Amino acid sequence: MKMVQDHQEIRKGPWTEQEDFQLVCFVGLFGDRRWDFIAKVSGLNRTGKSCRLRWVNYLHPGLKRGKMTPQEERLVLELHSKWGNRWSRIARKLPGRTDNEIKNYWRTHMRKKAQEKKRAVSPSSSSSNCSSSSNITTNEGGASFYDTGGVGIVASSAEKKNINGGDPGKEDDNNTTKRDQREYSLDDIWEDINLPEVNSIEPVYDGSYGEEACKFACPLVASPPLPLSWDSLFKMDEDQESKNMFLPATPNDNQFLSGFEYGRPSSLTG
DNA sequence: AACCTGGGCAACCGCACTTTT
DNA sequence: AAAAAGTGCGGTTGCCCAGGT
Repeated sequence: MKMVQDHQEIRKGPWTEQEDFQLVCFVGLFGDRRWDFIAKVSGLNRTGKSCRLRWVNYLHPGLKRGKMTPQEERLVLELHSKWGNRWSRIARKLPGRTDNEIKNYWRTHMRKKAQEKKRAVSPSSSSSNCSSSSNITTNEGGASFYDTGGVGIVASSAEKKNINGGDPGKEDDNNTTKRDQREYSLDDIWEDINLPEVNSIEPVYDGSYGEEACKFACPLVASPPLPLSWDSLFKMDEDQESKNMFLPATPNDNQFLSGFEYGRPSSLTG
């Protein structure tokens, strides 16, 4: 998967409006799994990875935007104390939030906390009131707030192995890639995280937004997304030809863009 | 008004794991 | 069974902007 297009340089950096739109369209067409393929046929000079990231973190129709609610904040703290830096896992418990978002939140949040703590400790004050954040203070053992990996569970590669590789944990990351899409209330989630870990993996939202994405975004595909099997159709000639075939002739046409109010949160939160 | 600083966020990188050939 | 390709995850970096000096 080395080069999307050998002769053309792979684009990096911020995504443009047009790129976003193209990506949304092609995800609508092909689903949100085959990123390399999408990268290729879409004509975006991006890597599959980059496409995936953009989709997951920004373009996904299920994304919630704006500040974390206090409940969410608390949940993040709670889950982090339980699972450590397993951001994607934590993110699954927070409808519409991405791992990246949570990670960023945690980082800044914990930085603040650390500073507060430092302040609280250094000027001979003995107050240890990090009241609201339940277990965060369990990291007092000297490890930095941010790098802790949580309390009991360190997000080490060993753990990772258990979760991804070992059968028992597999439900987490793999079998749930097509998770059912039911929404959880925060209460549900709270209940959920109190369950033993094995049982607690009940994703909140999944990657199967193909349909939604399609509806919301892609005027080219007004009806439900192409079934997966359609992919095979395009396998025949998934390179240049198909690119030409699907690429909107004029992505800037108003009609084309009308279905996609560019990238701003309001339009994405659905 | 200009500069500095810190927060927030988007995106990239490298690695590990899974799936396909 | 092994190799290659594809995908997901966590860590990190860099940019932008708002607020303070």
